[in-house]
Amino acid sequence: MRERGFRVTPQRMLILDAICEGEEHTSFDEIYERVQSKAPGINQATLYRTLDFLCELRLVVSAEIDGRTVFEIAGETPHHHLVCRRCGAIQELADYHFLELRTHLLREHGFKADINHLAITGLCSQCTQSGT
Amino acid sequence: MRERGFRVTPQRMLILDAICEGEEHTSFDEIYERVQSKAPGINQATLYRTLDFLCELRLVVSAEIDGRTVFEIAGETPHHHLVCRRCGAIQELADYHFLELRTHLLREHGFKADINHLAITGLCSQCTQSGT
DNA sequence: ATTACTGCAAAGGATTTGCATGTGA
DNA sequence: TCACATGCAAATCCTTTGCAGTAAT
Repeated sequence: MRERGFRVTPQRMLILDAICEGEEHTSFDEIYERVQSKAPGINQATLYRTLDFLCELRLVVSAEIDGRTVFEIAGETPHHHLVCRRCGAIQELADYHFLELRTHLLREHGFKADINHLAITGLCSQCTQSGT
Repeated sequence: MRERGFRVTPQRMLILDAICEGEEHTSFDEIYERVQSKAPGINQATLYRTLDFLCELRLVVSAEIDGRTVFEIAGETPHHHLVCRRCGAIQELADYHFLELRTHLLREHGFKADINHLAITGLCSQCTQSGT
């Protein structure tokens, strides 16, 4: 596994497992519940710290979806989300739309963008049809 | 002005002014200070409520820049920001990069994206050079 | 044996809410 | 007039922190 000077603890394994279990992005609470169901002792503070830690290692990516942070295993094909600000519906959006942008940013601005898990808000087609 | 069934109160005027004053995006605290300096009576709760209200009316747009919500008058040329996750530096990014994406989303997904004030995180050129 | 990691409880900060009062239309 | 806005204080929610104990290496 990943011994980059960090310790592999049962808590970290469990938390990573819990995130893997999720089909898509998983909220803090969902992760907490899953972990609790397997090992009721685990503390919220530990979960917060571990999630930060995993994000820093880039094993996990996070995104803000309407004020809520969600997590997901990194390394899968990057993808993004369209979040309707009215009904909350979420659609996936493939990554290729951002390839050009990413390249441009790197070339023109020297900026390595973390466009791994973007959430774009807006109005979905359903809601557009029924007035603003 | 904008009587769409809502009341124009001195507080709302002041808050809108305070946001206009800001060159760029303005944090909650900055707005609060500005408003306080003109009318020390105004309450934080009012400011929260008013900002929500103005965002809903789309007179103001907000964005999350590293955990902090910032506000800006809407209607100016849309623009975006590159935020370095290491040193926090912020660069502007013109809107035209998103034109195509916006059009695509509308045509293919029927999704009216609110790409008015995006904040993209990543590593700026400075930080890229000095190891991850 | 070290020292990173965890659990716990308390602190901290941001935002929201209930309710009485004030006020724009 | 009267519903909408505001002020105030308390409540709530999310996240972080200090510290003592535990466990991975």
